Amino acid sequence: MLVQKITTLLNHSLTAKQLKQIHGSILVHGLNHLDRLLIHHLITSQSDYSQPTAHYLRLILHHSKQPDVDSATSAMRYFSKHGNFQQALALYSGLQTSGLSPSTFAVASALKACARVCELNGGVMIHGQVFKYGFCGDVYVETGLVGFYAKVGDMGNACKVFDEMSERNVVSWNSMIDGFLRSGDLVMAEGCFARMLDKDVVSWNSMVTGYARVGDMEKALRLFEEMPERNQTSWNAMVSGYVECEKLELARKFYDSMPQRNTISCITMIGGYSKCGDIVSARELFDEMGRKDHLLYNAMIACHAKNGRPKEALQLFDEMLQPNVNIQPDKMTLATVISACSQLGDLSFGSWIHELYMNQMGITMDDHLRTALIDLYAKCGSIDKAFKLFHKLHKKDVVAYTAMILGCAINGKEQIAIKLFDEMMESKIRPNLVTFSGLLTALNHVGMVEESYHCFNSMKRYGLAPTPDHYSLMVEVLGRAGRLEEAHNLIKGMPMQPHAGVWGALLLACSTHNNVELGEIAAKHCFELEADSSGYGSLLANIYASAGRWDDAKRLRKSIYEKGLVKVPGSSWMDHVQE
DNA sequence: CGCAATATCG
Repeated sequence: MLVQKITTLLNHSLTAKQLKQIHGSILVHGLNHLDRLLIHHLITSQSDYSQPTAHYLRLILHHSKQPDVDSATSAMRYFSKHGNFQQALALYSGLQTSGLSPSTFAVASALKACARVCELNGGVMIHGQVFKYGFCGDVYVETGLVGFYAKVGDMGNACKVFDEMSERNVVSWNSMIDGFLRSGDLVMAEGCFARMLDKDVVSWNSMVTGYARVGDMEKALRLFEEMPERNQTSWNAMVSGYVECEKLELARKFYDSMPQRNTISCITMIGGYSKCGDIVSARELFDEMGRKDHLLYNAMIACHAKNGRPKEALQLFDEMLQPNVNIQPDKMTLATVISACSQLGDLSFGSWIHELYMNQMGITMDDHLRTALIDLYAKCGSIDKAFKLFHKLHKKDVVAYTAMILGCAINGKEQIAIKLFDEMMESKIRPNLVTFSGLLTALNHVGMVEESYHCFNSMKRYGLAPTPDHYSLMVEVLGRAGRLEEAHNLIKGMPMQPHAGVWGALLLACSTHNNVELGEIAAKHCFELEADSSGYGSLLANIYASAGRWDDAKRLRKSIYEKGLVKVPGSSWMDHVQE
């Protein structure tokens, strides 16, 4: 009776609440065989992927003892389709542990998942199982293996499997081409392409992308024009290629002349505009798009966040959550939003996401999100929380270390910052420009001049050229130590145009050490570079005043007032939040 | 079922 009722219900579309009730009944009455129907319902009825669905699905799979092969396989494909490869793999190993034989479908899906999450051992293990289950002659399974080895860059094994295949199809060949292109072997890819009898769009597109990736847009274009058939991906590959080599006008030309654009085309263009700071053009394209998905929102939010517009980023996040828009955010959205919070110093919103929202949406933590949170907590002074997350990272990369180093540097834990840097070096992780900013900040705060020099000079050993920001930090530490002439000489020796911050650092140092002569020089440069800021004038006025030159000080203050520049010096980003 | 174009953290 109950079984009948549930079976009927599951044939209709149901609300989340109804599903929960049904699941409850199944649990209470021990109707485990109905889980299969429930899983099937969840996977098929919901055309759009949503975090709650995935979460719920996980829950059911967890409660049911072990789903049958078909249920597990369809759930695997569901998760895989939506990028949740870990979950798909968990299901596959679930099959293993309960002694069930996977289907060829499950194997193909698992191989894909292994490739995507770079699960090298997993793929090799599955390769072994292929023999055990006698799937050797299956084109799909074997192509899956080729695809796996190609994706993880093991072209030796990819070739081995490929050569021994009794039957090959387009996908097998395309996987090989893709693998060669990924490992940078254009010649071998060209060889495959030439030997292929029946090429399809994917083959052509792969080659176009391959040329675009190495910056050879002439060849990419030639191939693009030769193509017997083009689809959106072909056009997108061209747009992406031009964006990559920063030829935005050409990218836009292709974008505009596409017969039909999709979300990816738009995301690619937005990414291009974002990289060169053209938020306005990016936003225009975004607004033009009729139907927007979460990926498009992610791209636009990231564009704002990356270009110093965290407020707009949060506004857009808010917009996507509005009932009339109602787009589910994903991990990437949250990582970007948290970074915006961190720029704003908005600890409360950021930690709300961490402590409540993620859980509510069924979004699981990953290292990207952790790193974003580390930065947030560190920037907002909760260094202990940052450390806790830092220790939970599965893999500590440059970004994570840098966030932590910078966080310690600005929270009075300079020695720990230095220790973290050493630890990072021992782990053979290459520091980058931002890492050095963090280290220099720490050294700066404790006034370690010689160590700063050492750090600054060691940058070129990593192929890094100091940016004006690094010069600023050097000027600051020298200035603090009263070595003003030396700081001035360092600026004069800069290979690039110093920005206002560099001269500002010198000016500040002159003000603490009451050096009128250098202070005037520094202030002059600051005025030239940033005429609309009053902070510099006030600093110089202070220097005059402390040197007893009251008239000069008065004259300067008067002119600042007349220009209407009455902002208080030292006004920070917090003011921009309010505006 | 499997291959091509996009996007997250300092």
